[in-house]
Order: sequence, then structure tokens, then C-alpha cells
Amino acid sequence: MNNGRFATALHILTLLEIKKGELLSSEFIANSINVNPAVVRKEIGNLRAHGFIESKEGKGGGYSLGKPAAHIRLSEVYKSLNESPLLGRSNDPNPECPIGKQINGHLNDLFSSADKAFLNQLGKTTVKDFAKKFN
Amino acid sequence: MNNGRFATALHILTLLEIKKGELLSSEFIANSINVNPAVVRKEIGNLRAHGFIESKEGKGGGYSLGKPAAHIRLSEVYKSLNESPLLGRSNDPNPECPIGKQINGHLNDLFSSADKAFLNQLGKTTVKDFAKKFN
DNA sequence: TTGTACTGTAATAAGAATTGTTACAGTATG
DNA sequence: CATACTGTAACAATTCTTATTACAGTACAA
Repeated sequence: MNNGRFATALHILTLLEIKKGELLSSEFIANSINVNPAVVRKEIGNLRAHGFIESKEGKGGGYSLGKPAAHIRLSEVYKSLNESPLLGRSNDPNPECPIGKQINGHLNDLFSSADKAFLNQLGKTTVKDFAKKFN
Repeated sequence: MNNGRFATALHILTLLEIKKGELLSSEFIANSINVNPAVVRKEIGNLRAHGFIESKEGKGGGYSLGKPAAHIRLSEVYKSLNESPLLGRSNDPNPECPIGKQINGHLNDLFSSADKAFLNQLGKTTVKDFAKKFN
């Protein structure tokens, strides 16, 4: 669903943790990820709204983590960029059909439990844990 | 990633289980899902390749389950329609950057464990379990 | 107080991925 | 041989995602 975005978001957070103490510019970050700086700023807009990142405007400005990396679970990051669950239904089945009529409800139940398992696993890792893997 | 397709595939399998004994046509199935019959035939092409469905060509032909519904785990169905994992990386980070250089490997590890948790949960339900929910 | 180096955000374009459609050859049945 | 299906390819349309451009707003520093 939002694959690229999650990878981008995590990449950003990882850089900020590894270079903590410094303010990183969107251009620097964009260069590491190999995307356009505006994309980074947009993504950070969301991450900041969720408190993961703080920013400083103006000359000499840039980005830093908004809270300790150990307090940012990857599940929270993931959730921050899709309000919609992992496997949203896109078809709209025929309501005349007894199966079609009921299936969305059952699919949602199924999806939400699988989603939960997924998030639960992601939540075992924090940004700090993840960043520690780099040398 | 392949949301709609999974929903479609499961819808098809559920219909076949509920109406077992009969051969269902792509048109009948398409009507319940509310998509084009060719889409159903295409999706079934994949499900058949994995042994979940059998088909009979020609007049009076149609589809039926290729094995007992109790033996089809939803995780297998899910896997059958994406060789690629749930959260494939789409960016290609800068290999000049020490972080960019390593991140894909670490992301893959992360993704694959979350994927596993997801599939593990889906695998707790079979097509038979799922179909039983309908009345 | 002005130039410089940043962020914030909107508008738009481009590209990729998904889904739908049409068409028709192939096959079984009666 | 007519009929009713599946199988599959080619193409069109749509939707989703990502990239690009542009520029206003803000802080710093000389």
C-alpha cells in the first residue's frame, strides 16, 4: 500500500538518529535517499505532525528527531502514513448477491486481524534499534 | 499491494465453496463480485495454476475448487498473488551515502519479519473457515 | 535592513500500477 | 454444426504514486 513512503520515512528517521545533534537539511536527506527535496519536506510534514520530527525554519535550519529514537516504534511510523489499513477493499460487490452483500464485513474482520499481527511485529523495533544496525 | 486482487480471489474461492457440487461460470462469479468476467477468468488462471481451482472448458463448463476448502489457507492464497513481499522497497537510495548503501538490506530484514507475522495470522484461517461465516 | 539559506505548501505534471474492455481462438456438449 | 463456455492477449482507461516547479514565509548574520 504505502511501501515507498514507509521506506522513505524510516530512512529519514534513521538518518536523524545517526546524525543526532546536527540539523539536517531536506537537501542532504534527499541526496541520501535519492529523491527530490520537496518529497522529503512533504513526508516530514506528516512525521512532524505526529511528533516524530522537529523542524527549524530559516537559514541554518533543518530537521531533528522530535523525541528519543527509543520511543518511536516502527508500527507508529507505519500507522502515521496510512490511516487506511493494509488491505483495504477496492471492489464493490453486488449487494443483490447474498455473498457479495456480506463479504466486505467478513473481509474487514480478516484484514484487521492480519493488520494487527503485522503492526505488532513492526512495533517490536524502534527507530533506535533500527539505527543501531548501521556501522 | 494487491488488495483488490486478494479480495477478488477470496470472493471467488468462497463462492465455489458455498456452491460446491456445481460448476460456476465466470459470468456468474463476475456478477457477484461486480467486475468484468475477463477479470475473473484472469484471476482464476492464477488460482488454478496453484491448484486451488479446477476448470472445465466448453459448453456447460465452469469452475470448482481444486482441493478441499479446509486445505486452502488464506496465507497460501495471498502468497499466490504476490511473489513480491508486502513492503517491497521502491526507492533506490544513493550508494555513495553510507546509510543509503546499507538501508535496503536492513529494510528487507524488517519487512520480511513483518510479512511473516502477517502471513502467519492469515494462515490461521482456511477458505472453509471463511465460508462458514456466511449464512 | 538586506542577502542568504533554509522550510512549508500548493499546483501541476509525469509515470507507474492497476483494472477494465474487447476480441477471438480453443474446447466440450448435444 | 450450433451453442456455451474457458483461455489469453492486446489495448484502453483509470487511479495511485511520485516528481517537479514555484514561491511565500522565516531566521540568521553581516
